[in-house]
Amino acid sequence: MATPKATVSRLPKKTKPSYHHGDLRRALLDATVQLIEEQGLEAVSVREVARRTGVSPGAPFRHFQNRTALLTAVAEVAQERLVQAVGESLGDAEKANPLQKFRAIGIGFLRWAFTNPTHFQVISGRASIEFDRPTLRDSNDGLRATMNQLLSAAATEGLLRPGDVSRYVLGGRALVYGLARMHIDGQFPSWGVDSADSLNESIAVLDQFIASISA
Amino acid sequence: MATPKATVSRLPKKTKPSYHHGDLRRALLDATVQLIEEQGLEAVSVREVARRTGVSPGAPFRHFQNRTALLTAVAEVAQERLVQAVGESLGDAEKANPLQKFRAIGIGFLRWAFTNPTHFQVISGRASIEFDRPTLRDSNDGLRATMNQLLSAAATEGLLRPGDVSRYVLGGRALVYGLARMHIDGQFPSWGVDSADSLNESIAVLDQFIASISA
DNA sequence: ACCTGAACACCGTTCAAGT
DNA sequence: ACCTGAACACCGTTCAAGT
Repeated sequence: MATPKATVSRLPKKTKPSYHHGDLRRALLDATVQLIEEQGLEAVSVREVARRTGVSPGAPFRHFQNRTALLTAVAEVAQERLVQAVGESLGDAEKANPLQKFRAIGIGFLRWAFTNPTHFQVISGRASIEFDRPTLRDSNDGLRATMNQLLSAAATEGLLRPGDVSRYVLGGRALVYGLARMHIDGQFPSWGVDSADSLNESIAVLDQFIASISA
Repeated sequence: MATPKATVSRLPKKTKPSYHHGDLRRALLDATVQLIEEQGLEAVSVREVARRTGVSPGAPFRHFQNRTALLTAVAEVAQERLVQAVGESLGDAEKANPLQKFRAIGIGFLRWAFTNPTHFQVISGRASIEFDRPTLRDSNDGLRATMNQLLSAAATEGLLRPGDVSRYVLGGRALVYGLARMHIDGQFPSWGVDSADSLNESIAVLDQFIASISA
């Protein structure tokens, strides 16, 4: 017996493009993201995803209960990455004051949403998604708690304009969420902002918001 | 000849539920709105709309080029009503100062969006809509122009905190848009706000925003 | 002038049968 | 254990034929 390992296993475990074994799930997820990128969320059909992955129309249903579950799985991946991006942005502001950290969260959110419009779209399009998944809920709760703590700390340190802290939090969140949605919905041009500048402009808007809630 | 008029025309022009003559268009629009209300935007199928209106599957295509055109028509009606609602809210603040008028626009937007979630959803879901229609574009441009004028006037009168006026405008718009989207996307519960209170809470957030951009 | 009803090429989902 | 391929009940859209 020749040792097949030597010839075959250049890569850790899986070598060939044969999903006909184990990684169909990931392949389907990838194909879905790509399809959304090319044709938009509405254009996602399980059949087309199957076709692009080279499997039969029924195959995806072995991995996802239905179309919604497929999209929800994409949303979970997206949310993970969003949380990570926001976390990194927050990490970069480690020595900053609480208000600047709060800002860093917003910046991280905006940057990620503008850089990954497809993923953001899937997250924010509750319609095609089962949002009541623990993964999605929990990470959201964590973020909100952090924002609340930061602004409370800012208030204690006298950095924050007087006012209801949780309303500043909600306002900040609605602001960046609104900006990100306006972007993926293509509304910036009708608001006098060139699409190419929309991220920078959004950051400027956020900064002016932060400035206006500063003490 | 007996005069048929006397027996038939109790109502102005059209008496019977026969779309089989003139008002199919409106009937289809109504059925679409109702369907969205019951099942959500995604559930809208031309066939189901036709079924509910009592016509054959092909009939709607005599009035709307395709599914998107049908949804776009709903969006146009919705946008009209939104503009009207905002206009009325602005009218109620006739003798107020520019900043309060700016606030009135936001309040009008929020009230309308929260009271008519279906229509707001159709407007904001660019995906299923042809937004590049003059009707939609123009009314949007008008609103933006008004907001800009109001804040510029507020600045002149010394009512506004120093800063870039058009960024306050964009921020205000993103804020109310974000709040409204969070509402229709059912995000308020995960942000610690009871659904029933979401309009009042949103107004409070807007008010705190207005306060923070005041001189 | 407007609507019907059959037709075509899709789609989501299921399930027996294959490997 | 996982995938295929046929099947079913849908859908958007078109178009000849009816009134």
